[in-house]
Amino acid sequence: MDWAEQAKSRLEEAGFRTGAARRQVIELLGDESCAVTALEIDRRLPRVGRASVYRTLEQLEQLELVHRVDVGGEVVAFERNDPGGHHHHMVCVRCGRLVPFSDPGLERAIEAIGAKAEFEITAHDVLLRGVCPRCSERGN
Amino acid sequence: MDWAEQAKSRLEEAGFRTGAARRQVIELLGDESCAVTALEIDRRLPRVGRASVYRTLEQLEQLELVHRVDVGGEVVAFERNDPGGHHHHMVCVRCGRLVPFSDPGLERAIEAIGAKAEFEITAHDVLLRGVCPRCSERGN
DNA sequence: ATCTGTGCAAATAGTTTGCATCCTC
DNA sequence: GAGGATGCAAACTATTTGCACAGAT
Repeated sequence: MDWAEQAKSRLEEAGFRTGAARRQVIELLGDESCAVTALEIDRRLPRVGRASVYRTLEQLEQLELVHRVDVGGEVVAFERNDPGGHHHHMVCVRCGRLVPFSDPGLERAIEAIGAKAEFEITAHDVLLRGVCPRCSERGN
Repeated sequence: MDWAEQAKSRLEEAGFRTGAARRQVIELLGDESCAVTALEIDRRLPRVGRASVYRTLEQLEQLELVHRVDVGGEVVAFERNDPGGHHHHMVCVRCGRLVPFSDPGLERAIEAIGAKAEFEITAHDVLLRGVCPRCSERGN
């Protein structure tokens, strides 16, 4: 069962009805393996009201089916929670390109911090900023 | 020489004049060891226009005297760049409290990623989310 | 005296809310 | 048929921009 199907089931279980807007947002997110902004979703789904996009994202977030990705402060992006597909991002400071990566050493280091911290850590984000190979080549 | 003095010198070197707004914003940031939002700065400096706060922060960021801290997506905070004072943050998902921490193991893991990545990594952010001891005590 | 820096107010951008209507159950 | 879901438009919040004037050099 792919992510979109699973998301629909979970929403149904949670007592939500299935309308057109929600279905389309979920399907779009399911097709996208990396982060998408709310406005991009809105742009790509002209028949869906902007408010519905935000409402759906909020519900999905609460059900832990998607999570927020902060990639610069201006805009917030969302991406689906793939079980076992935990990853972080590198963002190109020139062109804004977002590239996912994952690294066991990094996860271990973060776990170690969580173990000795006073906070009860439940989630973490890592964002590496730099210049992507493409932008690096073409000058500068 | 403290951070505020240094910041003023660097601005002067860069050809900026020293007006009242910039001075006050810089002094406030110098007194604050952790992140402050633009709006908080504006609130705490009633005689300074909001626009000047944002303009100053932008200039300071370009001169690498402050850097952005994304702590949840809604608001962006800024904090001074202390040479050698590199750190990250834990944010409490209940009360929003922001606590700085630093960890050599984490830094090492990130350096290792940078060494083998295709991106030329120039900066990184880590944000740990969880529940702070205070909120954890007073019942869930 | 010149030209940058500043404050104010208006403009923008992203997100949220109110509400009448549509559609699922 | 009832109540949640949706789209539209208006409200809000954070940030940016335009502009006349004050102030630094």
